[in-house]
Amino acid sequence: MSLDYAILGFLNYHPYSGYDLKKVLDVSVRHFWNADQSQIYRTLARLTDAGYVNMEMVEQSQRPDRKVYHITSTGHSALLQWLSGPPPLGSTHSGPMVQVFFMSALSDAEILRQFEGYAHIMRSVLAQYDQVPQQVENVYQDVQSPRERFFWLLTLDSGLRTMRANLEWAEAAIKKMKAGQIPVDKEQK
Amino acid sequence: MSLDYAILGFLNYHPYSGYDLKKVLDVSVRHFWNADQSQIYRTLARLTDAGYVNMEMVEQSQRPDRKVYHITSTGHSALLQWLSGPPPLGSTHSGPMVQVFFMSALSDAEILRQFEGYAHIMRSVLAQYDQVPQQVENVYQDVQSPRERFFWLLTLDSGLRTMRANLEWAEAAIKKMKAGQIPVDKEQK
DNA sequence: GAGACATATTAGACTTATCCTATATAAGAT
DNA sequence: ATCTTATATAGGATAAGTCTAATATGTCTC
Repeated sequence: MSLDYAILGFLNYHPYSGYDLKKVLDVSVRHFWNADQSQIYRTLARLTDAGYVNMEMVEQSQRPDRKVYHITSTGHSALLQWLSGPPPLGSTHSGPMVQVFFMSALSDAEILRQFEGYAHIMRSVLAQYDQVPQQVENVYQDVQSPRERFFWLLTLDSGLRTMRANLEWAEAAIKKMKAGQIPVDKEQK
Repeated sequence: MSLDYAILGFLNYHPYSGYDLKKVLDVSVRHFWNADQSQIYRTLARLTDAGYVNMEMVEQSQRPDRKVYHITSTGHSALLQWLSGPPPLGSTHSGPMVQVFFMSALSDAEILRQFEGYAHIMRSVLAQYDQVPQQVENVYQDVQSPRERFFWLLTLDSGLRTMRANLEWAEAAIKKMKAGQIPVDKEQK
């Protein structure tokens, strides 16, 4: 459901086509929302039915025609109401944590290898965060007002802090493991 | 897809019915996986079709009959393979971050109120984490081997660290806002 | 001039998840 | 007596997300 409002949010900045939205979403909010291209088109159709957006056909001679979507005043109100409402917490689903929870079934060596893999992924994600600001400078020029920028930076900061906490967690776990602190069950060979 | 392995993981500890699994999941892994009851039954049916679990009918005179599920050797291998494979990162979806990203459309007062709401929720989640260990002591006695416990505690530690990082983020944001650091756009009234 | 790549939209099949509800039984409370 | 809670399973409807690929055109490179 938040995809509806992510799209409304962008259309509130500027009119976009489905194709534009995919690019803009990928560049700006990828760190907390990944949008499937075909889901974007379906959502646009739904938002049109709901009267939250209007479609404008823009003919192009050299390329396929674009369908550019504009937010309506109904859509604008709906966005504001959602923004000031409770956070959409939804359902918690962390696949990696499921893996960790049942990891006792693996050998100590395999477990250590898994955690080093985790730490490696987390470090590379942290490295990617450094590049996001520049990418936005180049591609995503409609959300550049200082006020909008402030909140975009807040989401980036949240991602950074969370990922740093995750990495510290993985490193602390590895340290414990290397100190031989994984308990061994009796039936374990 | 991780629900499949969460269920396999528990059946690897002990045979359970769908009803048991719902309770066990709610008590132990709720902080990173919330399972819909009817989804559990559907998943058990799917796992049975796949040959990963077997169903055993247990007749009861006073109550409806139980269908107790046992993991098969095929299921056991599948679990081990999944556990030693790459972390199921899946798709990133954070509704709250969508809210923050587009929050510039609200007034400064509403924004501050939203963030204080966030911080409040985060504090109460942190308080709930303290109660989880006791609940597990009481209800969830099959996952009590020291080795299994070690990994259960690791998932708890991850949740704690993440939530603490989130709270620090919200508090830092509130501080900035109170210091009048939210930029104001020209067209803003 | 062949092939790769970028632009631009959309459909179809499939999987997964969520919500609500129905069914049945019995214990315990008010 | 009735209401709630607990035990136990499951179906229908809807929503949401994923994967794949079809359609159409222009540019750029080798």
